[in-house]
Parts: sequence; structure tokens; C-alpha cells
Amino acid sequence: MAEMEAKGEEQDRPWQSYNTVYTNAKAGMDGVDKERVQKIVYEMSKGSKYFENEKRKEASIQQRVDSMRSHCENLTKDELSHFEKIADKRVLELEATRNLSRIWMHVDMDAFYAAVEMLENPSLRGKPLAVGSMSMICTANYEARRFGVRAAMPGFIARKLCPELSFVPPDFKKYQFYSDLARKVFQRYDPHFIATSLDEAYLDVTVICKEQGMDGREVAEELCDGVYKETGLTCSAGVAPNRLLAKVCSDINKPNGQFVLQNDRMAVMTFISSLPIRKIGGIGKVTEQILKNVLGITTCEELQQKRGYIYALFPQCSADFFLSVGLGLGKTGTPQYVPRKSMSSERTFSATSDETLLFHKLEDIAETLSNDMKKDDLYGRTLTLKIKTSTFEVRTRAVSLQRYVNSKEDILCHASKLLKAELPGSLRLIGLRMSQFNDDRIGRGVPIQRTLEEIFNSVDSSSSMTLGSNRENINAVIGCHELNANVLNDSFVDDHGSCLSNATLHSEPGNIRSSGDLPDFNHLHELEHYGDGLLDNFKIERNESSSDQHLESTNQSESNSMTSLFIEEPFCWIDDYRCSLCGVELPPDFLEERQEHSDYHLAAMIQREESGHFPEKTIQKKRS
DNA sequence: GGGAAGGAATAAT
DNA sequence: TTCCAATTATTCCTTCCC
Repeated sequence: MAEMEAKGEEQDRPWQSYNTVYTNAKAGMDGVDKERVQKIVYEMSKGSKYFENEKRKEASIQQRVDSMRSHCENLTKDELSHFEKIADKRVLELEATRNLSRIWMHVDMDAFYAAVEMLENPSLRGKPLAVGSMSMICTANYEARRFGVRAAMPGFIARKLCPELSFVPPDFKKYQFYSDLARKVFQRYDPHFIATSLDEAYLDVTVICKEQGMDGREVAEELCDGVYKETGLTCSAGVAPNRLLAKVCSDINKPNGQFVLQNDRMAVMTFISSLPIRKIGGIGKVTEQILKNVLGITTCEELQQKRGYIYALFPQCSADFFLSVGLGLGKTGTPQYVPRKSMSSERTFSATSDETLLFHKLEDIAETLSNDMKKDDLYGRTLTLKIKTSTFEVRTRAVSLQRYVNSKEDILCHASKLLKAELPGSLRLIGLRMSQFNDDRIGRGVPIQRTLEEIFNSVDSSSSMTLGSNRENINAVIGCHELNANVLNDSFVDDHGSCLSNATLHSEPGNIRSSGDLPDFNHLHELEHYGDGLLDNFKIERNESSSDQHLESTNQSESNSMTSLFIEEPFCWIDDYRCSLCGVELPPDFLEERQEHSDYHLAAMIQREESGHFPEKTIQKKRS
């Protein structure tokens, strides 16, 4: 009966079930006419491709909910009691980690971008303002929020909600400037404060409280005053025994207010008891829906109460998180510096299936990503292509490379292959992400591919190859495609794990080039001056290995030289058609096939050498 | 079976 | 009139390979 009523209501007021954009979780939106906003958002979205995609997503979440519900219903008493025991044990373990000795503060600038714009242009004050564009809003001031306008809402819907809304394009240089001013104030209270974005930071104020004989509230008030004096902008602060709770607290008296939660277990548990789960950082729209619709959980207290079900339904990691939230636990230690894990660039445009245009966009994005990576001196090994179709379906395709790259050419080369595989199709977004950086110097700096160094060394020890200095043979053996170029390149991995750009080494796949288009040794010579004695290391190692009787030792005067390699019976394409080693015939335009073929021979050579079955051939190594 | 890699989903700003 | 972003991180699940 109740279900039928609900269904009838959904038919009468379909916008009620469409909760894509609207949420009252945002500060300053408590008094908003939710029904009106939902209706307008629904009317504006209805029938669009975006809307249809949202429906698909909703359906998929509903499916998850249904499946978890049935899992829940099928739990036997024994099973439930088993999971309750596990959960009870975890409660004790988690409780033992509770630390009430630190005082954490979360500071959040109020409607930051909008506030900066109003500060610089007072004529904007007192009127509804959005920072962003017709397609998307970054943030809105409190006057606009009263109409239901909020961040992550498309501008054209915001204007419908609030026709007098003004728009200002974002200016991140400005925001950075004011952010720096605010951070100078933060620094006075905690020199190791954690900035999580331009307008937010966590401060451990334990020491300053002790030193100044102040409590959390006093420090929060003083800090907010300081920020206002320094920037002319207001901020809100939350004080609590851990960061998770401090973040929740900073939102309570927004804007321009503070909230303090005492470092006391009872106070924490009381605070948590009625707190909606959606207020917790890490619990978003989907998780909220799942917890509510599967287990009827809406408050943090219930996360603790229904812990048996939670451990039965969720993976350990998630269950532990939910339980710790239910206990009011959060991080209290100062985190170590965490190096960046990925870097990306993406662009939205009006949907098109014009491949020339799409590859043009891809090139632009590859260039942006490459430039960004170069700024931070990053080289990555995993490239991910992200696309969004005209129907808003998002897909990602990744490839792990043989070596670390950051040049536009390398990125574009691999990205093009990934994109090609997804076409034809109409796209509205293309993005590229690079990950698996070589910045930790341990392990990851070592290329997957064996280096020439290693090959030399192992070969030297087997005394079975001849190394020479014939340019053509370098090309012949190394081959002209990427895998082989990698081997060459990987010899130049520095102690930072960085790898030289292969701009001078990269060559077209498949073809054996005549000596005229061989890698330019002058460039290789230049490479010796790259980085912090990069090739000095290379040379030193070389010299160490040169003690081998088959190697001619080198002296410093030969420092401008380069090691090369020669194998008798070099691999080449006879008449530009037939493989010199096995006779297989491949036309010159079968680039990829030729590439694979030369790979095969090189791999076989390495394998033979590794297994000690390399045919007895004379190997010489010398520096020319 | 375990680890690495790929892919999708989720979340936060 | 415009017609739903960009960036980074994490988690979970699946697939593949050894």
C-alpha cells in the first residue's frame, strides 16, 4: 500500500526522485525551497542525453541496492552472528586506537571564489553571484545559494533558478593570491598545516594551545580574525580531536563561524549519534543511498549499531571505515608527504564524430599534459585515455609503456592508438592521464625493459657477443621501433629514475634506416650533458664493466663518445622486403608487423643470451 | 593462488 | 541564446599471466 502511494506520488511529482544536482548538504542552503529547486532542475534536464545517462546510473545503483538487499535477506542467523562477532572485535581494536590528545582545526574559506570576486569588485556585493560559466558553476555566493544555486550546477539551470544571477569567470591567479595570504596566517598556528585545496586547510593546534594557554575556541576565533585582517575574507573553523570530525565541525556554523567539539569520548559519541552520514567526508551520494536503502542507515550512530550487517555486506576496508565513523574516529597524526600519483588533462567540447577534429583535440591535450609533466620533471609509464561519448557514457583505456615518457610525441603516439580503437563514435570529452611516475627512485625508477647495460654485462660474462661501433649495425640490431629504442633509452636512466626523452632516439617503426637517418650522434653527445652528471654515471658504470677482457677500456678523453653494438648477421630487410634472419617477407608498409617481427628477433636474442645459448659469435665493444 | 594491470565507479574540491 | 567541468585519488572488481 505504502509502495503504491509512493509510486503514485512519483508519477505526480517525478522530480522528487531526480536528485542529481540538488542537495541541501551544502552550507547556506538549509532554508531553500527544495521542492521548487528539484522541479526546475528536473524540468530543465528532462529528456536530455545527460538526463538519460543519469537515469541509467540511477538504475545501476538501484540494481546494486536490490542485490545487496537480497544478500541481506538471505543471511542466516549463524552468518549474521559470525559477522557480528567480527564487528565486535573490530570495535575493540578501533577503540584502542582512539586518540584524544590532539586538537585539530579545519579552516574553510566562505564561498571563496565568489568572496574574492566581491572583494575586488564591491558592486557585486549583496547580489546573487556565481563564479563559472553557463555550462558549469564553480561556486556561488550565499545570496545565490538561497535560490538553490550551488557549485557543480550548470549555469543555465542556475539562471533559471535565479534570473538575476550574475556570472563571473573564474580567475585562479587571484584565488591563489588570496589563498597564499590566508596560508600565511595558518602558518602562525601550525607551520606544518595541511592545505587540501586553495580554500581549505587542517591545522594541528595542540602545540599552540599549550604554548599560549588557549583553548581550541580561542585559537579558532583568533585565527579567523587574523585571516579577515590579512585578506578581507571570512572563513569558518571547526575544532575537534581528529580531522574527520574537525571537517564536519567547520561546516556547522558557516559562514564566518566556529564550532568546537571537546576532546572527550562522551562528547564525541553524542555529537556523532544524530549526525547524518552524508556530512562525513567520503560518504557521497551513492554510498548514502546504498546505506539508506539497504540497511536503513541515515545517521552515524546507526553505522555502529548495524555493524554486523555492514561487515556481512561490504568489503573489510569499507566496513572498517563505516565502523570508525560510527565511533567518531578519524586521523590524528600528521601525514607524511605523499608524492603525486597521477597528472591529467581533459577537455569538454560540443560532441563530434569528426575524427580529424578529435585527433586535433587529442594533440592539444597531449601537449598540455606533456608541458605540465615537464614543469614538474615527471616521467610516467601508464597512459590512460578517457572519453565521454555524446550520451555521457564515460570510458577509460589504459596502456602501460615500456619506459617512462613525458614528451608530447610519445604521449600522442600511444594516445592516438588508444583513441583509434574507440572510433568511430561521437565524443564530447577527451582526457589523458599519466601515472606510474618514476619519482620514488626505488623500484619504479627501474624500467621494465632490461637496459643495454644489463645486456652488456650479462653478455660480457658469457663472452659471446661482439660489440662494435658500426652505426648501421646499431640500427640493424637495435631496430628502429619503440621497443628497441627503449632498450637504448633505458641506458640513460639516471639515479632519479628519470629517463631521457627519446626525441633524438625515437625512430619510425619497422624500417631500417640508412646511415643518413640514423640517430644523430651529435645529439647523443649532447645527452651526455643532460641532468646531474647523468652520463657520467653511465660512463663510470661502463668503465667498471670495461674491466672485462673483451672490452676495450676507455679513458676520459673519450668522454664524448658513445657505446655502440654490433652483431654479426645483423637484422635487416633485404630488398626492403625479406627478413635477413628468417626469410619472412613483409612489405615496407606493414609497419606494425615489421615492428613486432624485429621485436621477436631481439627478444629471442636476449632470451638466448639469458639462457646461455647464444651462438658463439664474436662480440666487441668499443668506444669510437 | 597471487600479483599486476585495466576499467569503472565514487568522492572531494 | 547558452543545455551538466576539471583534476586527483581511492576502491573494488575483473582479467591475465606466471
